Amino acid sequence: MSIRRERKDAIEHRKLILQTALQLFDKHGVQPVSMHQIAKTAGIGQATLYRRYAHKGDLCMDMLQEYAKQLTDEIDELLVSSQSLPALDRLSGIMNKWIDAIEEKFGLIVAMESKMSCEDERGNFFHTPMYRYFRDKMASIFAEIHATKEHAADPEMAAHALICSMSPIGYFHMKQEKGYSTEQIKEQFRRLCEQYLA
Amino acid sequence: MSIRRERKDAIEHRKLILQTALQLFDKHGVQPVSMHQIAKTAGIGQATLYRRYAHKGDLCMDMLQEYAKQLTDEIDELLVSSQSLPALDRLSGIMNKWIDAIEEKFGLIVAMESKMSCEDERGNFFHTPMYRYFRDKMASIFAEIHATKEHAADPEMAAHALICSMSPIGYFHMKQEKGYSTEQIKEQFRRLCEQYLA
DNA sequence: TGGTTAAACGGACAATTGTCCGTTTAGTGT
DNA sequence: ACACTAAACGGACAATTGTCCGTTTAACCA
Repeated sequence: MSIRRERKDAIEHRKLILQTALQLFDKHGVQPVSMHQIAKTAGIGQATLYRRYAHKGDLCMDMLQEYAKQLTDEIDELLVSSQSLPALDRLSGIMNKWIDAIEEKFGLIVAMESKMSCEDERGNFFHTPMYRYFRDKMASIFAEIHATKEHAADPEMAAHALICSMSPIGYFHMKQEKGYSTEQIKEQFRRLCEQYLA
Repeated sequence: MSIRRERKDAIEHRKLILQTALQLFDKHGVQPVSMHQIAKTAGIGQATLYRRYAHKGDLCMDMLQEYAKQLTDEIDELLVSSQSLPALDRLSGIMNKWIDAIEEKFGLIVAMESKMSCEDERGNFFHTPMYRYFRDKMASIFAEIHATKEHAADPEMAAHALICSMSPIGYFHMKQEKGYSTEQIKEQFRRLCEQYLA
């Protein structure tokens, strides 16, 4: 007896759900669209939707996966082409990509973060492959520098702190309050890194 | 005709709500307690509760206010008594107080942050007096140092980034993943600051 | 003290989220 | 081909969140 693979109808439903959700989100924004509405529009039962996605945040996360793949690929390329540049430039390159991403996918990211039940230990951003990817890449850059230092913070800790400081809500808050353009905020983060690495 | 002040019964209800919520939260934790349950237990209508607090996050925030006042007072004292110490020690002192606070009030803070509807521009942590207090104090310490530097990041930006990096969920994630004790994580943050200030 | 009025009240009513359970169906082995 | 079974299905149900609106009441002023 072999392992049952995912049923054909299940695969189709998965695609149908993502496609329907995408259309509704594009039309009305993320927050106003309810799970009931998504199920109704897709013509499936609500339980079918919930069986696949525990909540809207979970659905958003899946929608972001595809984008995340594209993003990490771009960063991989960038890191190859800039491998001979100083650490600061490489770090700043990664962060700029991240900033572009939150500018583009703000609604999805915020919905994901806010709906992810925080009691459920495995359900937040810090357990996504994307977080891990970013942290690893940034930590390895920090490690190059920190190795030469006494009393330096753990590279993963430094990377973690930097990632946290670029979470969407805080990012937009600062941008609005100080009236920074996207380019100005990128420059600010670059300077922060510069101080970190100095 | 003078300005109507808050009605006597309204003041009593406010106190009753906070007291009831505190008891229920102590007994069952923050998340499992519903707004309906709070209203029922307090013996008031649900609308009365919602008129005062838009959602559970709002209620948590009010419950944190008192604690926040105490916290900022402690920090003010600390800053006076340590005013002749180096910037690093003062900064680190503030952060340690903050870390103690999130260790103690984790449930309330997370409930507040996650329930604060992110669409509502004025409803997140970054609009609280506490955030502003922390950012101002830390920024003024950064300003002492940054003044002597070329190309330094905006002090408020640096303070903001540091505050973000100490948000409760990220804090506990890192603590658990790396298996740090509270003291070890404080030391890590101290080293991060050291690099910032160096 | 008594009338006026704005504010507070709370039960009942939506809307949304999340779950149960009896039914259907696609895959597997004979 | 056919029966069997595990998985998927979805409507109906429960719980929670959030709102409406007619009623009550405390503060103000004459």
